[in-house]
Order: sequence, then C-alpha cells, then structure tokens
Amino acid sequence: MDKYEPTQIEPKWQRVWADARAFNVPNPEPGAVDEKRWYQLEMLPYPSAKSLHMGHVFNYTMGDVVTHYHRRNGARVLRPMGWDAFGLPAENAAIREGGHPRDITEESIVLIREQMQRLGWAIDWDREVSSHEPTFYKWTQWLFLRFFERGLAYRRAAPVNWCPNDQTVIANEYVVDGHCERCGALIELRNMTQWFFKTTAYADELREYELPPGGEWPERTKTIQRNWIGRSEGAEILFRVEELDIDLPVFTTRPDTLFGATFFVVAPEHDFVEAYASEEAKEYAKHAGARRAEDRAAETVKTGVFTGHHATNPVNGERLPIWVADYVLMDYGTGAIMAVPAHDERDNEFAQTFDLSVRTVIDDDGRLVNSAQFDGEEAEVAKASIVAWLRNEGRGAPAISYRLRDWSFSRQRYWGAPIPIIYCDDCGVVPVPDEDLPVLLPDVDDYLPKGKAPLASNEEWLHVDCPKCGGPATREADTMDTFVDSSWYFIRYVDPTNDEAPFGREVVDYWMPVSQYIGGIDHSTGHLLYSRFFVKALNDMGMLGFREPFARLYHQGWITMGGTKMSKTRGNLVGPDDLVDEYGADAVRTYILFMGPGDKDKEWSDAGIEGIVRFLRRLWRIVGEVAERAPEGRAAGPLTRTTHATIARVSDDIGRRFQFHTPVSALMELLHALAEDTSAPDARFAAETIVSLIQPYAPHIAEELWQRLGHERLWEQPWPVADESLLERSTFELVVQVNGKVRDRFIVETGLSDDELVERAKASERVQAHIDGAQIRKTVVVPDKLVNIVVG
RNA sequence: GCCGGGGUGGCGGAACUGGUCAGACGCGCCCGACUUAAAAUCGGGUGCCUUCGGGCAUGCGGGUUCGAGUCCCGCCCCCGGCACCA
Repeated sequence: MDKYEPTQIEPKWQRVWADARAFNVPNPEPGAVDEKRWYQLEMLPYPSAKSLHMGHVFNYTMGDVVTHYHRRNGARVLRPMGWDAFGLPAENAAIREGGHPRDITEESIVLIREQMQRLGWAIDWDREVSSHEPTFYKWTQWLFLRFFERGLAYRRAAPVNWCPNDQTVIANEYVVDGHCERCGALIELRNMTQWFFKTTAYADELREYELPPGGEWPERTKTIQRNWIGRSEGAEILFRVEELDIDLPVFTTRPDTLFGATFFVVAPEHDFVEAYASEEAKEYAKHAGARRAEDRAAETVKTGVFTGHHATNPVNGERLPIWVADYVLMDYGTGAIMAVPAHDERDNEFAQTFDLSVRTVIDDDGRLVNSAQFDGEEAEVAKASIVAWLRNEGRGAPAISYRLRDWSFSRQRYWGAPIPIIYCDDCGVVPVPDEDLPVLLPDVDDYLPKGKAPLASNEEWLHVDCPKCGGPATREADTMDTFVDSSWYFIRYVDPTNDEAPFGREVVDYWMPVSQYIGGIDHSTGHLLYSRFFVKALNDMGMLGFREPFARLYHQGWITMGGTKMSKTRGNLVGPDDLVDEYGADAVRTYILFMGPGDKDKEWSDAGIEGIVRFLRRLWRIVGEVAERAPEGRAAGPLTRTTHATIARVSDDIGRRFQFHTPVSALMELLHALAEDTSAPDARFAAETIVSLIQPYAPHIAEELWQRLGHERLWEQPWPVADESLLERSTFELVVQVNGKVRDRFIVETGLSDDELVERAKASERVQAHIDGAQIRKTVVVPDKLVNIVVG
C-alpha cells in the first residue's frame, strides 16, 4: 500500500465534504419538534489576529468531536461559526497595524476561516455571522431598543471605570484588580453619563439556574457568578435626623446589633453631605469621593469627619453622631450605615481612631444583652424579632442587597454598533424608529481614541432631524460594548438570514437552548452572565421560550506557553499552520486532544505529536493490510469482544464523560490487538470499527481508509453500537485474595455462585499455603471478579 | 477570612459507582533487530528501594472497611472567585 500522505488526502476530502454540503444543516420544517437535535457551540473568536492559536485549535476540535459524535448518533446538529468582529481587540489591532478596523478585521477573518477549513472542522458555513456586518448589528440595535422600552437599558451619570490607555469606559466585569482586563492600564474612576443595562433587575434569577433536563453547569462557574452577584439578606432601617426633619435609610445584615449602634456614617458621595454637612466635612468628602475604591480599601488608617448632625436610633431613641467617611461606599446598600463597633471590625477601627464609644450587645453565648426587651434572645432569632418590631413602628423592613452593579455598555470608541438614540432639545432622549435601523457605522477620518466618541467628529452623521418633532437633534455618538454583540450571537445562528426580525421564535425554540457550550472560564462574570441576562429578559418579552441560553457548559483548560495562557497581548502564540504542513490536520487534531483532560491547563509542546503520527501511520498500514488480506464477512473471532468493548468505551467517554483523550488510548490498544493478525476472521470488523471511531478525531484519514475498505461517506454512517451480548464473557480471571492480598489468579467460568467461587479459591494451592491451618473468619465475594478469604 | 477546584512515575496522564499485586495509552530514556551507516520501521525493558526473600509507594497524619488513589476526620501546598459590600 502507498504511503500515508496527509497533504494529499486532506484537501481532497475537504473538497468532497464541501461539495456534498456534508455539514450544512437546514432548519427543520415548521412544526418539527420531536426530532433529535443538538446545538453545539464554542465561543466565537475575535478576529483581531491573523491566525488561530493552539488554544483555539483545542477548543474547536473538542467541539468538532462532539459534533461528529452526535451527528452520527442520529441528531440534527447545528454547529456554526462566526466572528466577534467589533470591539477593542480588533480596533487596537487596526491602530497598531495602521488601516481601517474594517479592513484589518475582514483580512483576519479570511485568513482564520481558511485555517479552520484546513483543519477540517465540521462547520455549517451557511450560518456564518459577523458582529460588524450591518445585517447583524441592525438587530443588535433593534434588541437594544426593546430593552430601552422596558427600562432595562437606561442612561445615567455615575462613577464608571475609565481606561486611560484605551480611552473608554469599561465594564466592572472587565476590571481585574483595578486594571483594564485588555491592556493592563490602571483604571481611573470618572463620573460620566453612560448607558447601562439593568442586570440588577435579574440579580435573583441570575443566581438560580433554570436549566432544562440534562443541563449542567460546573460548580465553580456557578460559584464565581454567585460571588459576583453577592446577595446579602438583612433589613433597611430608617434613622431620623430630627433637626432636619429627614430620614436616612441604612442597609444592614445585622439588625440584631441595632442596640449596639453608637454612631452613624454616610459615604462621601451621599447627598446628605452636600445638603447638610459642615464645610469641613464637605471638604473631606470632595477629596475622599474622588478616590478609587481600591485605594480607599488600601488605606491602613480610617479617615472621616463629623458632619455636625445626629441621627436617632429608632429602637432606643439615642442620638448618634453622623460622620462622613470613605470606608462607606455609595454604591452598596444605601450609602449610609449604622456603626456597631462592638460587632463590626471596620466600625471598631473607626471608633478606635476617633475615640467613639463601643457597646457590646451580644454575649459570648450568642444572646442579646443591653437590648431592652430583646435581651436573652439568640442573635438569629433577634434579627427577625427586631425587624418585626421596626416594621410595626414603620421604621424598617426586611431588605436584600446585591454586590452586582448594572452593566455599563457605552464605549467612547469607534469600532462598535452605534447606539440608536437621538437627543432632541425639545423631545429629550428619542429612540431611533425601528424602520430607520440600522444606524450605520459611518467612516470617520480619525477613529483614534481621544477620550470622546470618534463618531462625534463626523458632523454630517451626527446631526439629524428629531424623529418625533423634526427639529434639530444629534445622534448618540458612543458605541456599544462588544459584549452586547456576544450576548445574543448564538441566537442569530439559528436564523442568520432573517431580515424581518433578529430571529424567529419557532426556530429558536426548536434549536435552543444550546446543547453544549464550550469556552473559557474567564468569561464567567462577563459574557456568560450577560448572555443569561439577555435570554431571561427576552423570555420575559415573549421572544423566546426558555430562560437559560446554555444547557450544558464546559470550560476547556488553557493551552499555555511559558506558564501563561496563549494570547496576542502576551506574544506567546503558536499557530497550527506549521504543524498542519508537517504532520497534517488529523495529527494536529488528534494530538491536541490526546494531550490530556480537556478542562486542565496544558503547557504547549509538540514533543509528543510524533506518537500520534506513528499511530496514524500504523493505522494506515494495518488497515491497508486488512483491506487486502482479511476475509469478508463478520465471523466472530478473538478480536470481536475487544472491538465491542472499545466501542462501548469510546462512546461512553465522548458521550457521557466528555473525556477526549482516553478514547485515543483505547483505539491505540485495539490497533495493537488487530496488528497481531490482520487476516483473522474478525480483522475486517475490527479495522472498520477503528476507522469509524477515529473519524471525529481524524476525519480525513478515516474517510480515506473507509473508502479503501470498500465503503462510502463515513461522515454520515451511524455511530457503531456495542453489542452487549458480545461484551459478556464466558470466562474471567478470578482474583483470590487472602486478607486483602492477591495470592492467586486463574480463569474460571462466569456466572458461578458465591459458594462455588469460594470452593475454587480454596482449592488453589497458592491459596492453601496462606490459609492452611488458620481459621477462616470470613469470605467476601465480588461476583465475576474476586474472592477475599479472611483468616486470623 | 468566606466560597469553589486540585495534588498519582523523569513528563502528559489512566484507574468511571471502594474490588484484578496502582501506573493503561503516549512522550522520554535504555537494550535489541533491520541497515555500510543514519532515518524510518519493528521487538523488548522502564515507579522507588532491595541482602532478590521481599519491602515501600497515589501531598502529610489519623480513621472506617475483608479491601482505600477512590469514603470520613485533621493538616500542608497549589490554582481560581469574592473581600472596607455594612
């Protein structure tokens, strides 16, 4: 047989698949529901570099194996691909390289698409979408308007994260340790008028996972999201400022310590300061409020100033001095706290610093003291009874507070979807009418970031007539965060050419939720949370019939280089091209999955790829031999059982365990067994099975060998099924232990009774030597496995 | 501090619900065959120690069990999330 030449066979089969439209999956006829379907999705790439890296190769190959597996198990499988084309990564790449972001992005898309096709991934290219195309962002804008109508997208002035390097606001979710997640610059706090999505309206729903049957999310991801949302149960309590005749609400998780409050603190940004505080306090607040939370937290000594007023504790009428201090944060709770230095570390530090009084109200046994009628109650009980008392007095109520903040999504950058809003002097904030969508992203002379939206400098585009009154008006010049695009791209795939709506409900409800999503865990508090928010909101709008976008979620581990994740900014990218040239796509695909468990980080090294290449060459040679010499038919032989066992193992690993490296081992073992005798009566069956099972990993060689074995179109052959009856053995190796130590092993028939097995075990000479003369205390039998004789 | 994940040969890793002297499969290394030679290929060996009887080994120390990498308790270390969030 000729030599294995991947460079010959791979392009050939890629053409065959394309011509046969092998992986294009039309939507079902209306009304189809009971058909088996599978929506396989991996996070779409940013086309910001001109090449994929091995991390992508890993991720998409895993998705490819799952795709083939479900296709061949009879499911209608949707497996799309697209481009997260808008946004900072692409725009920054364009700035670096010079040129228009659109040109740079589209060049990258062409190159990456070619790489994907060279790797032979089973993608339905008819469904390709790119977030920078007007046909896509028209609907991003349309969806924004639906959120806007419901108050789920709104505009307000707020302190936001400003990246001085990227010259734009970025979301809380992408500030890491006070630095920009993209470029690493130190984030500044700026007070700006920005657009927000009201993610907090779904805080509770986002903490719960309304997954369909069979759905499953990793525990660690749920934990990350729950930590991020940060729900605290407590109470809101009103403190009266008698001399001003106003109420100041506080949020506390410890209403049981209400009698221990000895002072009161408001955040520097609190309205109370500006309205009523002393000049000294105002001066303090001006400086303190301008500082970032991280800097405030880093302060070792607490600072603050007395405002000159007092608040009355509703439970005992005590007058507490109101201070302003920067350890209280405006954007959590109510921006004001009751300070209980005896039972709160921070309040205690403050009390020590300013010599304020401390009163213990919970004793060592966890019971209330110094708390009037509540004395003696356990703290947990007292929480409820004090809140009940307050509620009765009209001075408090149970309350819940979240750490989650609304998602700030307006960006002062060029390369994004324009926000379809018009500002009119008379009518105010006016949404662009649906029929005027899309608001096209115009060309501008200078799209470099300058701290204000580049679109604002395009006067011709900026000035429009108000859609309401026809008077002079201006467009919103900020663009949308790229994460808005990725919050719904996976829905567009199911209906990518719809020009009446972003998607049709029936077809969305057929395909979705996504059966299996694969992507990085770094998106846990960003993209994955935003997407869930979108789907829940769209469900409430009646646009789709489910409440979670992704039924099953899997996080692949990183492919690292020098210990860090491969990424463009770190400059440690290894692409697939050289490896594909040298070893072929099949070897690259199989190797990257064989490297180890899918969810673990792996340091990149091509040192082991030779092992896979040897395996594929051996496969080529041995299957070739079988095709020439092995008898036709399916007569049973020594290989039959091993072959069926391998089918069961591989299917279980891929289908149930989602484990992709062990099937390769199993197939290597079966190949070794087959190589023993390529003219055995069941050699042909074993060879066909190996080829069939390796197809998701190495589809090109599999297709070629399948043809040489006299068959056609392996990609649409049913996945092999293990014959249970052939898996059963008539004999097995009985392990005999004495006191837990293996003393003998020999072959016996299956199905013997426990007593018979014990008799056989005792009959063994080697066992005899260990039990002779001793008292048998107990025998343990694991049917068809082992006998343990306990002597003593 | 709170929450989650993890720790097995020189390396990647296997052992799925406690059950075949733990270490499959691959890499690397060693030996051999073929070759003038090399590559490729094929075959064999490869946890540690050993007085060659055996002993010790799945981060450490206990425990449960006839039997523990797997279960329980207590530590240690690594990775990730949250943290002046009242």
